[in-house]
Amino acid sequence: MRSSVLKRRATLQDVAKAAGVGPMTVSRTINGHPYVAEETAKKVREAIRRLDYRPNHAARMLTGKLSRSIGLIVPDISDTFFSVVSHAVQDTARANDYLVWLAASDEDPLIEAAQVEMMTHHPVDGILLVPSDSRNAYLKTIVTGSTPIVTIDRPMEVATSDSVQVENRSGARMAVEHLLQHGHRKIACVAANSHLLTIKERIAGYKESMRRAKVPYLKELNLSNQLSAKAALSKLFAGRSRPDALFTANNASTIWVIEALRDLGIQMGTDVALVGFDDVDFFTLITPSVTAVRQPASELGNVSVRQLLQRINGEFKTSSVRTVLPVTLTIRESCGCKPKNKTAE
Amino acid sequence: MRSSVLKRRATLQDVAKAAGVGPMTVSRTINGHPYVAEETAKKVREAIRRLDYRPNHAARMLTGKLSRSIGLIVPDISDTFFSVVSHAVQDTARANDYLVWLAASDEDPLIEAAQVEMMTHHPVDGILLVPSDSRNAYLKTIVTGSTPIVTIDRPMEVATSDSVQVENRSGARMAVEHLLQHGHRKIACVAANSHLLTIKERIAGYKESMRRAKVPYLKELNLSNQLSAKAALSKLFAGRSRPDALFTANNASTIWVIEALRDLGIQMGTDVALVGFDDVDFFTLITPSVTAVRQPASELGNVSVRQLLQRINGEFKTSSVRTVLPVTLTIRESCGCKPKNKTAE
DNA sequence: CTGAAAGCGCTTACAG
DNA sequence: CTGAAAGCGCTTACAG
Repeated sequence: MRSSVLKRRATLQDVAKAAGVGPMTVSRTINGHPYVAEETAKKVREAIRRLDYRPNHAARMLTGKLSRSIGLIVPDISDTFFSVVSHAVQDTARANDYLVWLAASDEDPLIEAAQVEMMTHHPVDGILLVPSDSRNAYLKTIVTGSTPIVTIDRPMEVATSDSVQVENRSGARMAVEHLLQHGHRKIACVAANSHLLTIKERIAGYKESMRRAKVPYLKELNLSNQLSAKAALSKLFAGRSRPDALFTANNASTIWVIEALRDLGIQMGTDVALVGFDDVDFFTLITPSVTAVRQPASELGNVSVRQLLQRINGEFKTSSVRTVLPVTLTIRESCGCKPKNKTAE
Repeated sequence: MRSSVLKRRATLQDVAKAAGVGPMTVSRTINGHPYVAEETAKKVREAIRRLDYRPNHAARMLTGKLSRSIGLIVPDISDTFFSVVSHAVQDTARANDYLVWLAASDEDPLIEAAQVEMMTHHPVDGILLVPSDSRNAYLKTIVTGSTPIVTIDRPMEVATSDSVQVENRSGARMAVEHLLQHGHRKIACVAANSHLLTIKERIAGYKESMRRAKVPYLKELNLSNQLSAKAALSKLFAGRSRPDALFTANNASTIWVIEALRDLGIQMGTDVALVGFDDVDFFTLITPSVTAVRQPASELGNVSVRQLLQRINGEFKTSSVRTVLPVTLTIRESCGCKPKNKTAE
């Protein structure tokens, strides 16, 4: 049994003794304070190296220091969109020497509130949140707390807080207008989770475009799962107002619709055009490849971290800052456009 | 300016004073110690509620308590496979009242080592790690440290530690044998990241199956990106040993191969059969749908957390426990099997 | 430029 | 069953 394994970790006191100085000198050296004689600092650094000393984070925090950690709460880490956001968050947090606590709410406000609670009291310096229900009352209490919060993707409806989101409405309009340009007039809107403000905005964008084009819009379809998607589409296409194009308002609905169309034997791109909101990498692998509104998922993550850190460091004078990021339309084939030239060999 | 915002958080002392008892009694009540008169406990709980008291985590840890947090380090959070693992880890950690630090190494051992360092000294009670390089020397030092570590997916090669992984070799054999049963003999193996032990095992499984079937195996292809994939495949299919089937050893190679085949005008499923290792949800959306070896990604996450917590709680007497999870073959169309019946309406 | 004192909020022995 | 003392490892004033 190696005794070294059981050896107690060196403390700041140990370093002070080893270097023959007072504890404060060690503390100052570590924290890069001015007023430490270079010669003394050298001795201290040498002792730190020799003892393999690392500051105890818990002790530091007890004396009121920042934890240099932030919390991130998303509905589902394995979701394509949120996993990209999470990766970006972690990435720019690391660039700022911040660690991130990751939690999933499973779209359950109770779990979410509990996670916020755990994080708040851990404590973290700030929280990045994708609210599962932006109208839940508990949000009101957390924004008045002492932990800064910035929402990602879904701004709160019951309170005002820092937020970073995407141009949902104009993104939807880009999609619908592209379909209109193709000459389509019977454009149906299909969504999932249409209770979310984000999705409502996209639906509003759809209606806005239709209205401007002086085309009557169809009642939008809200899908709750893959099975219901098939039934709903089957009914929609059998009815008298059979659409010639579809705007799917989020990636879940896009995927469900693609599967349903395939099962129903309706050819996407020829029988019916389709443009989705939220682009996913594998859309290029589907035949025909899927045209979609691309959200800057990584940027959403990066920007929100920066905004939170600025808030933590008190760099804002304003009560709340809202950032809205632009989206772009990635044109592929499902809208009816010609396939791109394959790169020649 | 609301004064309540600035109000100092209640401490254990405040609660003691408010309840008219000593601090120890409050501490005991919180921690559920026996020997606290029910009447006293009631007073304490009431004071806690009234003052909205929450124990200070930092102070607790300073006195040697567990942090009730674990670290998770994966190469890439946005990767389909790792995002599912991460979600599962977070899920079962929460079920045990544990918080998880999430970090991405970007397959860089330097970043990874730095993250381990940060986590170790934060501290966390244990670390879940997907090593970017299972032979890196730094791994030796961390296994002898005081923080328990269990590897996920990729066991260490330079040291012995707890690990949770998947049956790579036999999984590859299932895939290749399925192809052999289809009558294919010229089966090529295509991989990415073939320096990883995990991938080597899959390649070994491929060779093993070929050897047993007394069929010569082709030299395996190692792809490093999408572009090289197309060039390599083009060459492979132009050569005299043009394969009639492909075994792709991980999801990156599967996707690159599918794109390359499409660009080269080679029909998957008819011109060449394909079975991949690592199943991804959207494989059902590709035409033809992709047959693949499915890894129990969620279970990998769940099991590894449980194993780590057991290690943290000292429930193991053994020096290291290795868990190997089985995989299954999900048969779809790219292998040459008939499409499943669409579910009738 | 440097150090001794006091305290952050809790818990572990030790006494009642 | 309950409490006063001491200490966990740091840092913030306060003195030199």
